[in-house]
Amino acid sequence: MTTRAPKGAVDVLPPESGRWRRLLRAFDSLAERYGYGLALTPVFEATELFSRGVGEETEIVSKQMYTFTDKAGRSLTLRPEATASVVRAYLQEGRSGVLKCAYSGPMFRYEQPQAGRRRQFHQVGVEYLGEPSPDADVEVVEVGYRLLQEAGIREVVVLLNSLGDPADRADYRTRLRSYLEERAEALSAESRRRLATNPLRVLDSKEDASVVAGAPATLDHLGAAAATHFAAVRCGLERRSIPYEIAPRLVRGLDYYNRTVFEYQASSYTAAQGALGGGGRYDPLAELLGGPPTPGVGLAMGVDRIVGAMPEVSGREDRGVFVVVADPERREEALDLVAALRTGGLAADSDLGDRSVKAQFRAAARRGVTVVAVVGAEWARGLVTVRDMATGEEEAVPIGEVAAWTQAR
RNA sequence: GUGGCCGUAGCUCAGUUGGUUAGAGCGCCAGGUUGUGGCCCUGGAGGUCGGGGGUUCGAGUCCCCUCGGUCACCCCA
Repeated sequence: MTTRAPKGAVDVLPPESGRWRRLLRAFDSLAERYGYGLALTPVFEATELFSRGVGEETEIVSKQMYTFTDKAGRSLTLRPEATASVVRAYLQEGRSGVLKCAYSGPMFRYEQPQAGRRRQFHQVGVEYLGEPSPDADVEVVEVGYRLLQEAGIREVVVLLNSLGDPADRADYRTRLRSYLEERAEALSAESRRRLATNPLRVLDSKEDASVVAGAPATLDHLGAAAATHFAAVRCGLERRSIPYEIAPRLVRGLDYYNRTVFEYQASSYTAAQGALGGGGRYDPLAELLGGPPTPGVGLAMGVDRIVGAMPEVSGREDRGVFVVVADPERREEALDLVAALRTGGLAADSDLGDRSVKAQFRAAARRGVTVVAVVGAEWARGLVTVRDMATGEEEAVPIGEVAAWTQAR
């Protein structure tokens, strides 16, 4: 093997990719049921979009971006997340009012890979733009929660916090800074550096957990509007029976959030990088990007992590028919039969090599098909031998009845 | 960017104090059953022992460097 996939990028092939397919399909259907249309945005964007939108001082922008210069000298960056792109598109298209959309695709961050963390990773997410109501927050949280349920993940809990509005945050920031400055001696070098630039970031430092534990909480410094909003979100989650815990230290790594922030954790997923998804409200973002004030709330789910937490599914996924060519002279007819079955809406396949009947049966069994149809001598009489692979039951049926015979299994 | 552990067949791994043609299981292909799978038996294909350098009569094995994987820190999906 000479060339490998780049560090931090992985291949997913069958049969493992079956879980991906199930999850992506579940998300697609869920988004549609909740009224989210599809958003397609570029995988690369002007670097400026992220430095302005996500925040210059965030980990993502300060050291995790895949940035390159194109042939015309423009600075472009492989997207580290999708929210900024979706909001950019909304503004660029001159939209106003409500827009609900869903996305799915790869994101890129230059980091050391470990369990649950890749340089290229797949996110699905939704954005609810133009709606300030706390019920939008609730709906977005619900979408992520339902996705995890449909993935079969048990014991999911939503961690919930409110960062308040920008004015509350500024007030809180000064209090936090003075608290931390009094204890600067005990802080790590990195936290001391952040103290000056972005004190909120110190809150999610594991290293300084003991100092942080006694720090003032954002929840105690909410303005009236933010406090009312937060109460409404909690109320809404309770009505939807979505289990949540208040997490006062949850601040999340992107600067554009205000008010609601949340994360999903599951007991079945124990890697250090434990969040299966997260999101929040980002009312300031549109203006950061130079647009008119536009409220918004969204979430992003880590597909790689969710797939890793999904339980094994018993039984094979390949249903349908496998056509065995028992008489090489009938190969063309056999392929015609496969095509006809497929056109009729059935999953059908065959072995295009010239392997033995035994080998073809072996392959069919391994793939877990329900029925094998044998094309051989009986074709001359208009018949195909069909075999129920689960029961071993076998009979010769007219060629046109193979599909019906399979569907009856 | 920092640290721990690990690199032998497609996959999971053996490999004796350094010693001759480097092994097993699974997988793949074929045969046993001249048209029948999931079990069994037989055979076959498949290896720059991650790469480079060094020590030695001799290196998969010892030393150095390097690349990669993995887990953790940082931070996040």
